[in-house]
Amino acid sequence: MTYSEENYLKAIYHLSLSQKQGVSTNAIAALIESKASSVTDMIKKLAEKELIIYQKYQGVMLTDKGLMAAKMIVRKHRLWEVFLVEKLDFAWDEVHDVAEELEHIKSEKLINKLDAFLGFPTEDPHGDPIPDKNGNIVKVEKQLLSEFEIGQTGICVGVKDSSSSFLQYLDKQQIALGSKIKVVAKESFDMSLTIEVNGKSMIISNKIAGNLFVKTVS
Amino acid sequence: MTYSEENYLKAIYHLSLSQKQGVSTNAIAALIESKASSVTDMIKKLAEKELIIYQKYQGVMLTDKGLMAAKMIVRKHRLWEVFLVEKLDFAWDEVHDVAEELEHIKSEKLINKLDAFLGFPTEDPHGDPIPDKNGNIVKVEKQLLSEFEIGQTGICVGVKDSSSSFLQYLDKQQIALGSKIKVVAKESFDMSLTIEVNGKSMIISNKIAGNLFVKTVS
DNA sequence: ATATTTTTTTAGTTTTGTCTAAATTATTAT
DNA sequence: ATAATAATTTAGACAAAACTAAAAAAATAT
Repeated sequence: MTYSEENYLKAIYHLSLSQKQGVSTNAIAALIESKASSVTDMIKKLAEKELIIYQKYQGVMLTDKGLMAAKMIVRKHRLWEVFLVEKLDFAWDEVHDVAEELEHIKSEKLINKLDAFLGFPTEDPHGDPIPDKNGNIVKVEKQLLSEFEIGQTGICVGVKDSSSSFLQYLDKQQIALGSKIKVVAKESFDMSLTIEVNGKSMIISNKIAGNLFVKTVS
Repeated sequence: MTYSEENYLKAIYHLSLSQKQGVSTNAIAALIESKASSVTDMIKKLAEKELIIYQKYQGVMLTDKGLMAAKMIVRKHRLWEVFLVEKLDFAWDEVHDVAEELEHIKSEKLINKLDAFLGFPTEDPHGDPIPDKNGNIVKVEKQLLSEFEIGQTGICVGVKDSSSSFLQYLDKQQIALGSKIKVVAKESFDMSLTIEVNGKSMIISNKIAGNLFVKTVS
């Protein structure tokens, strides 16, 4: 599989997680930052290889084969991210672009050895799950902080948006994976939240709360 | 720089180490396993970018800029090899192909962090020198075992040929970097050597001896 | 010194992945 | 139900990197 084919497959995988129907040409083009016509070309190729099912004008869906291939790329991406953060001291907002390259290195032995070296992690530095060598994914119950009621307490287990600016904002506010967050108040006008983290009280916008995954605790 | 440009640059670098004049088109084609016409195309491109000096029919030489770029690729290749052997328990004959891919990952930060993580090694698993971040290379005096006289003792510090079959032969004979080797006798008919390694005596062909680098010791 | 051989370059194709512009199909609005 | 709009596909072009075959230059041999 080529570098480019892998990127398309990964994009289709990510898009298919949020929609249960076929993934549209335009959606792929937007994510990959290319043009719809380029996408049409590529999905024909992927369909020929039986990695996706494609009918003209109907969008695409991953086959079992394609799903597994996509998961293996995601596995590589996320394992490399763990390596960069845990072993090479990268910050969590610096790893994406490098992992984007590393994910294309073709060696099963390499990735399985790396997995062992890292202690078989189940989540990457942003809280996203890492498929194991068979493609199995451990699902963590989580919800968005914005869905919490007043008085509820949770632990931060992931981010929905992992853009540099968002991650750096969290660093600045000292919110990290594992942080305990309590919702103290909710402003009905703009849905901003007053929360307590590390004993400190702060106000965060609804947009922030809508990008933070939390797990309920007692 | 593209993947392909980097490979050409690296090939030219390796070839220019053994010859002091310009590197010929055919020599590059042979090393890269491509055709002379393809090489001509690429060296024109590299010359435009001022990475090499090229005059028709005269072969090529690296510019300072090209030399540094080539050294950085070699640096990456060899650091990754150290990582694979030291951290992921690869055998020394398994690392080349994977490193061949990893050397193209574009991140200065990554490679310098990796360098630090590995403890700033100066040699790769085959005894070849690793350029530092400024391109400096520590030279080790070494000679081929085949050049040793009877009675001389040395320590194995590298291999000239790092093909899988040769490295596996050395593993089988329990010859590794650091092994102490004493030349006991030399057969004048075929130049084969009787040597002592790890207290054991064995006979090795001239071809083997001509691919083992050793450093003289007392 | 000239003829032969080898090396290198040029010219023209091919493949992969991209694009623009135009045509076609699907969706939405009236 | 038809018109307007949006989404998708097709057709044709282009750049990168490779190739084959043929031409040109350099090296070698007689």
